[in-house]
Amino acid sequence: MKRILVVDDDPEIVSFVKRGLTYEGYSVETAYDGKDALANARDNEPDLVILDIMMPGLDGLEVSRRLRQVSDVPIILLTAKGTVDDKVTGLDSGADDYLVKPFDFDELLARVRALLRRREPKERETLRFSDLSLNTATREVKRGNDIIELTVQEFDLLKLFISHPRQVLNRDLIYEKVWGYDFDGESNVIEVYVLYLRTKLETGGKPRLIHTVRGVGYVLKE
Amino acid sequence: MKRILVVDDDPEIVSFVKRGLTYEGYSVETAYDGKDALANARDNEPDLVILDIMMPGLDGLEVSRRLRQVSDVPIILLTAKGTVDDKVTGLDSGADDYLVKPFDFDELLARVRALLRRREPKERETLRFSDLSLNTATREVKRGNDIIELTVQEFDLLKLFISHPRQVLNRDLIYEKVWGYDFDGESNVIEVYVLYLRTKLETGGKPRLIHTVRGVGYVLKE
DNA sequence: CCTCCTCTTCAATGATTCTAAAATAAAATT
DNA sequence: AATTTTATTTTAGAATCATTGAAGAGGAGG
Repeated sequence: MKRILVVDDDPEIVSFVKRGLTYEGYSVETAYDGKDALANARDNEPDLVILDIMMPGLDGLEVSRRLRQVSDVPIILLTAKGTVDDKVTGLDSGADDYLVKPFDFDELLARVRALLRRREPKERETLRFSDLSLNTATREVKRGNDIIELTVQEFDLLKLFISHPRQVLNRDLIYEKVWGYDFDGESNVIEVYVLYLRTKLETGGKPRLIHTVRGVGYVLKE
Repeated sequence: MKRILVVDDDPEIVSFVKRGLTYEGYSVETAYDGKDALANARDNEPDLVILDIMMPGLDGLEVSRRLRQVSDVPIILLTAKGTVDDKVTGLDSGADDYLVKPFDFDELLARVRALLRRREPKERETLRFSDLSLNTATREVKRGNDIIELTVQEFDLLKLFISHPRQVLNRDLIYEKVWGYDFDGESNVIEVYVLYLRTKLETGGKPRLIHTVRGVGYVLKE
């Protein structure tokens, strides 16, 4: 889970941004002035920093500059002003991006994602298990030589299995990873999608790969 | 980190080369026959391929030729024979360099570095995929022999696709790369421009190259 | 003023996702 | 061993959502 440090002297903004990012699945730390921000960044090594320019004491530009001396964590600056000058100063200070208040949360989110993606070391693209392969970039799934077309949910579910071969995955975990939330209690989506996967993966009498573990969940194994 | 694909039917050579290159900081994938090599190259898009000529099944020359059809990844051929004839055939097949076994590892390393360096700074001007070509300098786009006129947006979009062949590109990424991420909320520009591209690229009943991946985005593939 | 380009809107189509309920299988209890 | 309970599989269809394609408004630039 990616960690993001949000720094602003206005608690409302911090709270607003924190809520939104947390909801999106990021782990959010907060700080309310420059000194705190630097201390927190040193302790927690966040993956990204969102920084207000105008703060009492150390301002955002100064914090940005000092952060840059010790790490190359991506930095997004926030400011109420929006002149070109500010933008230049901001990016000169070592920041990677720049957003003018009031901003649209979705736009912030898009920039966060873009910066995190840029940093991301290219993760392994082709996952394999037995005669199954799943390429996360091309989304191509093959069993042996047969290409298998999967819908989004089916793909995500199979990716979860193939990322944890031979591990028994319980329903709560599958819900959380594939559907992103608890279907608190009653639904049989998982069962239905396991069935969909099984039918697609077992065409031509190929042996079963997704096995039921009664009372617990499912496993991918030979 | 640069990725190198090493292909030889002799596991000892593969292991020897892999160890050396890994030690030098490259990420090394391996394959033991031509079919594997092509599959792996497709999945992992290596930055360079080292290829033995003599292999059972698809030989190195054939692999080299086929690789050339879909990418211009640098290729170094290895062979036990050292006649001039072989050399010509090898380079004719589209390979970039040629090394006679038994070779000195340092020499291999030098050529690897040279080829990777050569690619490095100059961005390729003509991007190709299947019977499509796109020249970033002249902005000329062709399908087969037909010249296709594209508007700015269409061109940028196609360039994005052809720079990532066979990779499924999602909407966020396309927005970010082609339109810039400060795009307000809901829009179907992408769909519309994909449609424009499709109509222009598919005149005369040519097969579709930009495919929909429902729930995700679009891919350029055969 | 006209043309070309870009983007929006909207209806039609078609695929996917999920629910609900019946059928089956396995385990627990008698 | 028979019965009951519980868990899983399967089917079918309704609701939802994504994509296509058409048409057109607004703007930039000749």
